Amino acid sequence: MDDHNTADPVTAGFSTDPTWTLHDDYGFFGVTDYRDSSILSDFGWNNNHLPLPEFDRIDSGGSSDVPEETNSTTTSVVAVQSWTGSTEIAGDSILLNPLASSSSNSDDRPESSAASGDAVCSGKPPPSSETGGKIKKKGLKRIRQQRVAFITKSEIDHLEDGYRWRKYGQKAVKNSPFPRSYYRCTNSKCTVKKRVERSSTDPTTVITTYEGQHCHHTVGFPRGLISHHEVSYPRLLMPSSNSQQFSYLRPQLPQVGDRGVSRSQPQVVSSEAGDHQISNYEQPPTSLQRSSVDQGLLEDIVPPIMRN
DNA sequence: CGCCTTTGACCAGCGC
DNA sequence: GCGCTGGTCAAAGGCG
Repeated sequence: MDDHNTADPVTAGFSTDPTWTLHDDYGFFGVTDYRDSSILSDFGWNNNHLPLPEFDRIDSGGSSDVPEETNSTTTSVVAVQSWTGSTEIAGDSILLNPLASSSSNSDDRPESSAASGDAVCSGKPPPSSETGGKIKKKGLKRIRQQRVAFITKSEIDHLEDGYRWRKYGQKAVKNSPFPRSYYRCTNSKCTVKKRVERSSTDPTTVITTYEGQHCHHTVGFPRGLISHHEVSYPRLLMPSSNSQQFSYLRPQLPQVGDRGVSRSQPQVVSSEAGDHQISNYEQPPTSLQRSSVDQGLLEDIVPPIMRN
C-alpha cells in the first residue's frame, strides 16, 4: 500500500487525469458542476439529475434549523466514478485505475460466495457478528463490491444522501492531514459501506466512496422526512432556488431503451443481482453486462445514456 | 434507553 | 519476517 497512487485528481486536474478518464467504462461521466447548466445539457441532464448530497439538517424542512455555517456552504458534485471487480482499492488508491490493478483482480473473486453481492441482501447479520468480533477468519479476503466515488466540493464532510449511516471507524490517512471516516448503513441487513475523506491537496473537496448496494428502500430516510413508499425511487435531494431549502425529487431520467422502464420500478436488489456481481469479478463486464451491474447507487444517479 | 460517535486496538495485505 | 497502512471491531461515553 505504500506505493498507492496518492495523486489527487481534484487538484491534479482530474478532468485530464488519465487515471480518471480511463474510468469511462466504469461510469465516470465527466467533470461537472451542477451550477453549470450548459455542461449538464451536454450530457442530456438537468440539475435534477445530479446526485447532490444534501446537508445534514434535511429534516428541518429547509427551515432555519440549518446552521449559519451550513448556509454558506457550497456543495456540488464535481465528479463521479464507479467501478466493480477490483479489490485492495484502499485508501488513496480509490483514485487508481481499476483496470490497472488486474494483478489483484484474480484474487478478488469471491472465494466464498457468502460474501460479496449476494450478501448484501441475504438477510445475514453484518460481517461484524459473522466474524465474531476480533476473531476473524484468516485467509478470507475482503470482498469488494461495486463502488461509486464522488468528488464533492463541500465544506461538509459527511454529506447526507438519504440513508442513515453509522460511523464505525476513523483513520488518519497517509500524506493527508484529514482523517478518513468509515460508515456503515444502519440497516442490519444492508452491508453498504461509505468512506468519506477530504482531499489533502484541495480541502474544499470531499471524496465519498460507496461500496455495495442497498437492499432496502429506506433505512430511515432522514428522520422520517418522506414515506417509505416514496424512497423506493432514487433519492436525489436538490436545493431549492435559495440553496437553503431542499426538496425530494424523483429523477426523470432519459428514457433510453429498457433502462427507462426499469427506472420506474422500485429497486430491490435481489440475490440474482448478487450473482451478477460475482460473475463480474471474474472478468471485466461488457457494456451490456454493466447495464445489469450498475444497479443500485450508480443506477440511481447516472442516466442510462451516460453509461453507454 | 436507544442510537450514535469516538478512539485505541487488532487484523490483513502488501512491499521490501 | 518486518514494518507500514487500510480496514474493522468494540468498549466507552455523549446526546436527545
